[in-house]
Amino acid sequence: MRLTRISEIRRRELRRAAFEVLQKEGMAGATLEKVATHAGASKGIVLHYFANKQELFEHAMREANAALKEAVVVRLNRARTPRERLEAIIEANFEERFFQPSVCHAWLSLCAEVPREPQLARIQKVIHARMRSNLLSALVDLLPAEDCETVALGITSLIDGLWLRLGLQSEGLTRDTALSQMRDYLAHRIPAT
Amino acid sequence: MRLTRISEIRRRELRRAAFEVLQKEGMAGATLEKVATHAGASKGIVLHYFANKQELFEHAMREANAALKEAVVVRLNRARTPRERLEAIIEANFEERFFQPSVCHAWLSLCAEVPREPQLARIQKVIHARMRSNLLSALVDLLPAEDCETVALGITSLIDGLWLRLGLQSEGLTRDTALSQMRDYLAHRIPAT
DNA sequence: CTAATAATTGTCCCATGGGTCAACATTTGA
DNA sequence: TCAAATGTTGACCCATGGGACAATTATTAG
Repeated sequence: MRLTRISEIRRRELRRAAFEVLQKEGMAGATLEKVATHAGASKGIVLHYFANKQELFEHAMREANAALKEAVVVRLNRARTPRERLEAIIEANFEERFFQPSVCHAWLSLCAEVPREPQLARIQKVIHARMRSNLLSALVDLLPAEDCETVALGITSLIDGLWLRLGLQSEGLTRDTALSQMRDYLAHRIPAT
Repeated sequence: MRLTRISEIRRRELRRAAFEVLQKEGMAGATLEKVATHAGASKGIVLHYFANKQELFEHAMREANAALKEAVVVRLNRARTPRERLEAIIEANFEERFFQPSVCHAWLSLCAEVPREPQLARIQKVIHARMRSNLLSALVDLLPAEDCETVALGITSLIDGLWLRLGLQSEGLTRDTALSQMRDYLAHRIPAT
């Protein structure tokens, strides 16, 4: 089954190319031709491997999400205490490779499509559910039960807000600022030790 | 100068129509024809009053922003104490007419264009600057000086994150949830009294 | 070696939508 | 009342981009 292999390689290349073009061009500007060129192929090949534009970007979103998920997993595995698990989740979301204006902009472009693209909405839903569940599993040991949901929402909203802001390329927002913002929240919202 | 008046009326109608179409269709789907139809006019008239699509949506963003600003001003005028001023700013951002999935979705669509639309970027910058300045003027009386910037960023990020989430139409996020999330933040981050 | 299968390309088609324009309608001011 | 200015329309143009497809070139398995 070499065939499967080559098609999988091609599909991955195209997914990545799609996400990279998205970073610079936004959804409207990310044409099939640009994606193809960026992947070093022809437009035809894109539609050979993906039924249509939506499907391509759906897979691009899946892949980007998978990378983030993986980063969280790696850090979670290293974490020993609930507190460390919490920090692992947060720090993964602010790794340099993710927390970049262009990357956040790509995410923004995808998010803007969510209301009209059921497939993207599904992915979004999964992302949120995983985030929530990860956070709750750490928070449950750190907070009274009735506070967990609130703080989980607080953390995700803060992360989203900081990502959004970076996506807008408002200068002056650095990774460090963002991370210390998160730490500030934790410091004040979660009882010491 | 009646003439100015009628053109102003038409321009306002078109700005509003543009924003409303944006709510349902997103940026790509918001064609000049749909905007015109929604305003009960022909496509030609849109380009008679606005040089091009970008300019139309730039003005739509300006108007939506002006409405939000106005809501903040009204509430700020009623506020007596710094704490009330802080709450005024926050509550204005969660008024029913603004904090709606469709409205947040329209904002999201505009934000996604910011990196490639310098005019939108400028507006965005103004919005952030005003928000920051409003918040700081209230926070300065409530917090040690070195904490003000941090908390101002925390509040705006939280607001943005909640708006984003509503824009994604993730069910289960209500105005009440959002507001109590904000209150929870204030309660823990700003010393009582 | 060869037939079948998959990969890849370039061309073509067509709907869409932004933008132009000339013509027509209405308002306004003198 | 009537011309000048403004409002308004619909028809037209054209670039763009998504998608279909037939033709061509590897690959692979028997």
